[in-house]
Amino acid sequence: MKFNEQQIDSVTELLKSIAHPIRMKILCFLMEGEKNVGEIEQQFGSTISNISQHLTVLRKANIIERRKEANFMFYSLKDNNMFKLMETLKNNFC
Amino acid sequence: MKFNEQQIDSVTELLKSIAHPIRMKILCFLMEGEKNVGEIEQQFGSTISNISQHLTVLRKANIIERRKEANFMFYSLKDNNMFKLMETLKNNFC
DNA sequence: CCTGTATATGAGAGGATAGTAAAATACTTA
DNA sequence: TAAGTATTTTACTATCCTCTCATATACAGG
Repeated sequence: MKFNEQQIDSVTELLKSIAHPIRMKILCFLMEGEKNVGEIEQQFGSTISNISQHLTVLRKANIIERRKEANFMFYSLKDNNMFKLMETLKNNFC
Repeated sequence: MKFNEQQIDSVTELLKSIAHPIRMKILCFLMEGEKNVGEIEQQFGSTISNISQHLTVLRKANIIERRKEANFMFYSLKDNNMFKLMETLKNNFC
């Protein structure tokens, strides 16, 4: 398995951004489809502010994207790579 | 994709333990087979002490194991789940 | 036993990350 | 345009991570 220096860095950045329980739960939840911040917050116990910050981490890592509608922000997974990764994690480490 | 609370925790712990450039490189290197600490150190620029600490992280996460021979420690991957994960990362995020 | 080699461990500094609370922004509706 | 709702940003503190350096352990050969 060969990764060049730059691939190592981008993959570890990606892993760091999902290696947090709240962010992992958010990703699982978003697999059901687009959700707004309020819906995400209600799923888990944390504050809106905290959720928003975790969403920013995921967005900066290019994993999710958002769409504005009125004064709601709808977040969704950017592509289905994350689905495949989750599947591998589930099949091999759970 | 359903993960229960405990699976979320164990998966994020796993991800945290591999989400570091040096540890990722070590894992790639170990895919070639068993290596001792000196061999690992020579591959990358870091100190033996630092490498040893990263190996401890990976070992505590149950990803690698070690075997003593004289005053060398030989490290190896514990199973091939990690290989599958790396493959998924490579195919989908590189 | 003493010396050298291989590895591990511990302490401490510095930087990164996470959570909370308060303030700011953007939009909607009365 | 004032007030309310949804979300983001900022500021701050506490905690965790990583690296370096020094010391410790374990083993081998002379």
